Amino acid sequence: MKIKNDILSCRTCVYRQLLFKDLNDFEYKLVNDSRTEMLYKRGEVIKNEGDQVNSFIYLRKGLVKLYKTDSNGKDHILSINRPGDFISLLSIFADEPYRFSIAALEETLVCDVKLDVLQHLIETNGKLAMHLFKKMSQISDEIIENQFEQAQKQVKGRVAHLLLYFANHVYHKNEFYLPLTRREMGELISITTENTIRTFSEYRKDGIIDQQGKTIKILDYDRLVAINKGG
Amino acid sequence: MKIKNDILSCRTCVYRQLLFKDLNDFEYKLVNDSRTEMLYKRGEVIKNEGDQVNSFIYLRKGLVKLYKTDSNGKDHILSINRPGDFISLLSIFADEPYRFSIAALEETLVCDVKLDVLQHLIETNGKLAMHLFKKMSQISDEIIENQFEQAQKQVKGRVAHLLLYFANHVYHKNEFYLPLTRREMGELISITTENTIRTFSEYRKDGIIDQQGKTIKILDYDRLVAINKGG
DNA sequence: TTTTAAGTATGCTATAAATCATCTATTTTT
DNA sequence: AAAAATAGATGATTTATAGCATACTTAAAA
Repeated sequence: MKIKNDILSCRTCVYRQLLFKDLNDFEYKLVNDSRTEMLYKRGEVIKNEGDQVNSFIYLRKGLVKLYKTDSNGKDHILSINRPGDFISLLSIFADEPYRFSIAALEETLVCDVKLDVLQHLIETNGKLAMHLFKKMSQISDEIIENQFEQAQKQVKGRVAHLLLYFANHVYHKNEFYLPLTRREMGELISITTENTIRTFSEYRKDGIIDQQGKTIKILDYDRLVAINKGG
Repeated sequence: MKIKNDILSCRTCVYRQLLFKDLNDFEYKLVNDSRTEMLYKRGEVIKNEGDQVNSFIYLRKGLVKLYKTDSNGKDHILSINRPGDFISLLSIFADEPYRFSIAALEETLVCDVKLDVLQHLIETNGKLAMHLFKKMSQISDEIIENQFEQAQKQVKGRVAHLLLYFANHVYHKNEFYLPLTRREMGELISITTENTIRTFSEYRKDGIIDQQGKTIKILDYDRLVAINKGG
């Protein structure tokens, strides 16, 4: 991890309006001055389960996984997050240490705002509070929706769902470099590494996807949608 | 459903301090005056997926299920909620219709506060906003924790987890009347009705639980904890 | 009260998925 | 650059779970 000194201003941040659009100049300066930026390389752990929560973090660049390790040492990925996702927003007000770990899946730029600054702003700026509530509701809706989708699907359907998720909600195109190992994909959709690999092989054989290493291309989108629906 | 006219005052509500403890007399009156109370019988649907969200609802008495129906007509229960749980709190600010249905599992008394009143209070009372944020974070932590537990368990572990959940977090004792059918339990932990019944039979045979109809008694708590841990 | 429907219970069978084993390819580390 | 570790691939086997069938019981509806 490398702390950046030449940090960018919130004023020029593309994500500013996602969160801080309702701040006046004074409030905005408060955020900007209490802020640090950190750069993480692929594989680096940003937060560890059990760490104290004393800041609100969000991504300006990169991709991360939120995960937990079970009693057998097996990891379970809760979600994959990219800029604009406001990782940890849901959890930071619970007065509890982090209940999951966060690691970078590619070079990731993290913006860190002290929690007491955010808390002060919430208590004094009702518009910001409502904005945050709305964001939290949307995130939780996604979690619930995802849980529901998972519950009704088995291996083939889950892999299809995963591919469609990355195509539609992360990369917004049908060809993308996905910096996840097959094991990590399995950890995300709760199936074994072998079955993840096997299903990819099958989809390749059936001409549903093309794949060169970690670059995936969806060839037959409709078929994938059908598999996703069917289970 | 029956609208109650002899509604109780928020002032005497045991759940008041869970949410509205930071209100002054004027604010408190706002809430109290915009409030309606409704009584639902077992089986009645309180909200339907797709319904417009225009109020914050919470339970004063009873037990409900939050659920969604999939494309095959199969229900999936997202959570079971009791008074104090603030059902729907997470979702109400998303500006979207309900993404799940809510139904009463036993006679349930629902308190309904207009959303615009709550929204106005949030924007003007920072303490209330922070209080709500904290509550939302706690709820989402529970959802995440539950998802994590589910993912690593199979049938026997899931049933054990379910029993421990009701014993520890809902009824706070080892003997309780659980107004859920075996099918509903299966819908909650994503296993078939047959496997739910089979596992109950097995636990009965092994002396882990005793069971008369819907009354369940945990006889060997430690064994259940061990099964829960083991998977 | 009788009829119908829904819930509980169990055995059997089919199927899906995990586990185990082995091999090759690709990264990472030294 | 060589060695070691990790990732990807695939077949064979075992295990877990779903699905189907059927009987009995309890609750709801006519």
